[in-house]
Amino acid sequence: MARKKVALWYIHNDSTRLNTLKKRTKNLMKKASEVATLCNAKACMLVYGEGTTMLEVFPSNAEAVAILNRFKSIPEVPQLKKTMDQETILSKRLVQLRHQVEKIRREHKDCEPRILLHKAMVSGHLPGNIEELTTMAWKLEIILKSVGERITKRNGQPPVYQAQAPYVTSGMGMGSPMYQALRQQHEG
Amino acid sequence: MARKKVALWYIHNDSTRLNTLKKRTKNLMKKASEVATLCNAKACMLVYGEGTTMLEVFPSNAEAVAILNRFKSIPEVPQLKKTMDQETILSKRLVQLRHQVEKIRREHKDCEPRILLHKAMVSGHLPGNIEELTTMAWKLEIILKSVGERITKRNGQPPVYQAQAPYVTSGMGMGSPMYQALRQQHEG
DNA sequence: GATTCTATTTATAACTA
DNA sequence: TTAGTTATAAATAGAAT
Repeated sequence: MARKKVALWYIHNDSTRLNTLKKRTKNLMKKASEVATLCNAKACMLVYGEGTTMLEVFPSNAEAVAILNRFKSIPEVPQLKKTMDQETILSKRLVQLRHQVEKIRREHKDCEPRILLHKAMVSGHLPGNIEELTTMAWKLEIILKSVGERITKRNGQPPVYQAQAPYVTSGMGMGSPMYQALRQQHEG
Repeated sequence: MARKKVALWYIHNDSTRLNTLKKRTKNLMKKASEVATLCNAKACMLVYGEGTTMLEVFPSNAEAVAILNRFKSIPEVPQLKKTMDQETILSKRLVQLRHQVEKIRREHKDCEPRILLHKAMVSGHLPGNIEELTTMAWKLEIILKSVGERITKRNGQPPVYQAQAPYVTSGMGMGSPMYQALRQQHEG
């Protein structure tokens, strides 16, 4: 929409496509937030780029999940233009679900992966449930990839490292409280 | 956006608000579909109006559930980018964390891997020199492995992820549901 | 590759039927 | 209330940096 009317087709030029994805995704999020504000609507949105290009979420991961759950627990996605009775039932249900959402949100307050990781690094404890672990693992994966790419850029070659049993490294090594804790968890 | 610049506030007039909700939601869906087409992105979106006013789903009920489920298994946003709405909450939290970091930094040295990692997670910036990068990568590798093992124990199945070049991890990696799905897109 | 800068196209607030 | 119309605000494609 500018300079030229763009055809609604896959953009073959890589940089153009990525640029478009970024710009438009950003604006999508903005628009979504505007609707939420102006109309007191609940909105969530996910956009996955190709490859690992990007993943953007509105308004937040936890809320997106919460909204998803609400959505899924509504049996048939109704056009909401049915009978009064159903509307009443639905709206009661929505109220309940909103409470659930709030509850989940509160519970999630301390579950941001970056915080969990920080805690893990400081205290040596890992989060207790599978979802948090998965989340953390995912995040680490991403960082690890960035690190790898940067090393490659500087080095000229990829760092092929392999995690192995108890090494001691400078700074925070396998002897640190965190790793001790991890070992106990593994063995225990 | 027209005739007058509208203030980003809840619209109190009922009919105006409903109209705005409908129009904007429709355009949100349109935009989302454009991004999906232009950039071969996967996008989904839910918008609930107040009460039972309305529920719109893009691209379709089933697809939205599929995309959101995929997301649920990988809840965190790569690139460590913030999501919009909760920026305030997050940033407050980040301020606290930064204070902690500063405190730790004063107590120890700047090059503690855990601090570097924490910084990376908070700011999205990686340390500048090759040694720190390598060290960090190594730490992450180990943590990632531990997390993966713990997930396995809890889950009964190993998270068989495979990292792509330029690095190799022994634990988790690019085989996560997201990447699987994305690969399918490319191949399909 | 990321930013910034226009010329245009779109989206849309207010209006009208 | 639901659909068009129009003047203006936004988004954005392509270029420049």
